[in-house]
Amino acid sequence: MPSKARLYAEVILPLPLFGTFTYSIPTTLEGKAAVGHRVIVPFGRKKYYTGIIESITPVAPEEFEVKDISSVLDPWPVVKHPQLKLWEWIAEYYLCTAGDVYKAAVPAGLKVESETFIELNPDYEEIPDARMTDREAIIMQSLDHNGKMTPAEISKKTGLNSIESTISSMVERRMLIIAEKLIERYRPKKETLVRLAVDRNDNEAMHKVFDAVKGAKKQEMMLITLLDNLNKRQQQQLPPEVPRQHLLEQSGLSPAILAALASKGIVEIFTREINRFNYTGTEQGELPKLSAPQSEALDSIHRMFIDKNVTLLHGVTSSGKTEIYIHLIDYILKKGSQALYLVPEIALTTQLTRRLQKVFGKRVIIYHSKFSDNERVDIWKRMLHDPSPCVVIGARSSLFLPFSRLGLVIVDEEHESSYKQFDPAPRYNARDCAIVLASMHGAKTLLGSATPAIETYYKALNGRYGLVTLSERYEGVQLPLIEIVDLNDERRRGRISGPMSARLAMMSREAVKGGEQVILFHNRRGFAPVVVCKQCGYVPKCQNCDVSLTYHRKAGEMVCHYCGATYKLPTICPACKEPAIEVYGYGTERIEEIAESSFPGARIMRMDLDTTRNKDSYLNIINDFSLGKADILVGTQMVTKGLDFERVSLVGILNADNLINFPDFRASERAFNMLEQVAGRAGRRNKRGLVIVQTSQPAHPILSYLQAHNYEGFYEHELEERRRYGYPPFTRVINIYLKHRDEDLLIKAAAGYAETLRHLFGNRILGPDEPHIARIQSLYIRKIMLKVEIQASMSKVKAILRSVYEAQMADKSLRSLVVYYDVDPM
DNA sequence: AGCACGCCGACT
DNA sequence: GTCGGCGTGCTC
Repeated sequence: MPSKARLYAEVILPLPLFGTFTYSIPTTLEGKAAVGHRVIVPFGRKKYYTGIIESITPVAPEEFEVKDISSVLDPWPVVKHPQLKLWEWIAEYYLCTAGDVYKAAVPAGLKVESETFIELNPDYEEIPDARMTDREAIIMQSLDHNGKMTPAEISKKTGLNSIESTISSMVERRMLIIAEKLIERYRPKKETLVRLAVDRNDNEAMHKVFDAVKGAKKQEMMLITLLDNLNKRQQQQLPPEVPRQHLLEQSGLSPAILAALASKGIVEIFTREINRFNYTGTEQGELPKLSAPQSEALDSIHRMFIDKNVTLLHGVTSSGKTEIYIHLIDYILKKGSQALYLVPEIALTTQLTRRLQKVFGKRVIIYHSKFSDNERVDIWKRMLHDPSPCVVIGARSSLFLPFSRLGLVIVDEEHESSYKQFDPAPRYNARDCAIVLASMHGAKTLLGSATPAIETYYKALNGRYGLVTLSERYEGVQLPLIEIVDLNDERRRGRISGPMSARLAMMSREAVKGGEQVILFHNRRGFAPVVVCKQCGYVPKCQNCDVSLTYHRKAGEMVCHYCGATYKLPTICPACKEPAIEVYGYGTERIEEIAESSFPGARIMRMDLDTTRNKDSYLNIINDFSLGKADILVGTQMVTKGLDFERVSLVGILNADNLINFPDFRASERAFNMLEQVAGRAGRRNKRGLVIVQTSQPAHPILSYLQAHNYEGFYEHELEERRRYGYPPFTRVINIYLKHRDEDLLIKAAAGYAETLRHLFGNRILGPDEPHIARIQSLYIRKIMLKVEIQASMSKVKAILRSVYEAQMADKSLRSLVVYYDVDPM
């Protein structure tokens, strides 16, 4: 028999390294190792990682030695077609590695990794050894108390740094044992069940059983409860076993009784793995009735989908987009396909998930980052094994779930910046990836928004996307009246002393008196955003981030709103030693306090990051406020997110300047969207709402568009600005970030980098600039912006970027410079 | 990202 | 002198 040629697998590893790694497939694993499967592979001297097979090839690599795949984890692919294609697209488009995408896409519980463990060698004779150094003694001691530990744990416990070499020398001298262990993070949930150990239909056996419990009243009761349940289950054609917990609760007896039955051999107690996936018992319900404009819009969407893969549903706030989504999902499920419903922040959408569950019952799958990793693994497993129609509602990462036949993607509030991941790579926009994913499945995408992103609206008007407009508010509710209050004028006339104008204060008082509710919106949390020495002008900053600190009075400390570090408020200025530290400005904490004293008798509530730390606090505040337990809600952006409060008649925006004066090209768009959204909270069925916008730039164009609720007007205006200054949708922006812990070196490197880029791209390069947050975790940052014409070949642009990077890296003084890209920043 | 190797300053 | 700090390069 001719020997078969060896096969090799290209494996994606969860590392920020470009390309795949080639491993040989041992004959024992041939046929088991296939594309999309999880494999355990050795990497480097001792590490093991879970990789994903990207492809199989018969070509043996020549430049390096290959290692064998250690094992194949599952008999089926975990990453299915076209998921891998999507990963590749993301890595290519967002200039990151496939490993970065893999890390973000797959829950940690499915990525087994090896870890190093150190323990004392029990055979090591402890001779009082003069040659044992202090460090070694400390390590020995910490291990003595704690058993197995990782090097990192030892470091932490002992406070010693760079212990690696010490440990390896100790291992060599046989004082310690070192072992690599694969760590399985996923813990399946187990259920304990009880079944009868004898045949229930065997009368003789059953007699014996009852004899055996004679005199033991409680055991007999337990047995009867069990039999009772078994009978019921038989009628329902369920397997003859009862959850232990259920049995104990129903009988009201102790576990000892059940254990006694088990030891007599009457019952068997056993466990089984179950999926944590939440089968909310609700059955499928009725579809919501659509109003005439809604069903018209639904028809238009269906028509658009005939020849457009993407359609934008532009519907004003409260025009009832959700009902339309539900009808579309229903249509897709009936066709036997799956639907993905993306929302910007899943935690804020309990109302929505309830509505979906009422209609689609257990076909609703919820997925977001607040779930534990175990729960996420269970959802993956369920979707892998059950390709039946379902609707996934989730935040951006639900894009990566193993859909098998996706028929529809809905991206609600498509303009939201939370669809863009910024911090770790992949820096992807879930809205844009969703469109790509849908087209890979041959599915359609519906984008929904009251204030579409400029880019999206541009594509819709140009025919790239279909466009459906829903301009009527639900049940004919009027759009609120927008009133602009000029803060400069108020100050000149002495009609304002704190954060609230006389007008806003008066209208709030009136609203509360009339039994209505008020929302006061301010996008700064904490007590006072400015801490400064009155004597010398010193401003305390975060030691890690270079960000000025906000004073939080309740917590009694200064907080870095970037990294969360806290500091004591100094009593004397660290710079000039004068006791002249003062706090200025207003945050929500302070506004709440001011509201309490200005509106005596009114009940005030606050909703911001600080009051919603706990798991349920967000929901509690929403519930309490909609139940009327407070008259005034003070809050940050959180209050803008699609909340429907029946009795809010007034919304006050304390300082629109904070939104308008942002130094980037999306500032106007963001401000308009946010203002329009908060404004949408005011006014309900019976009364037209009022929105008071306080600003020191009353003539700013976006305010007049806001007043007229004129999105199209705003769009035209903004598009002109974008055209004039060469911003999206006319260009594509790529931000190039440079990081280094030596600021001087970074400034020089960034200037050089920008210079090189300018030679190639000319005036398409802006910067380098110091970004808003110029330092994170002791790394300084500079940003270079690249704007390329939308027609330009992106692969060429990216090739140039790569070559520039490589050229820079040739200079070995810049080796430790960290470079990364943010494509389509928000 | 880890992790090992290899070369310089602060203590024995 | 050695040990431990940290820059540099490699991982199939």
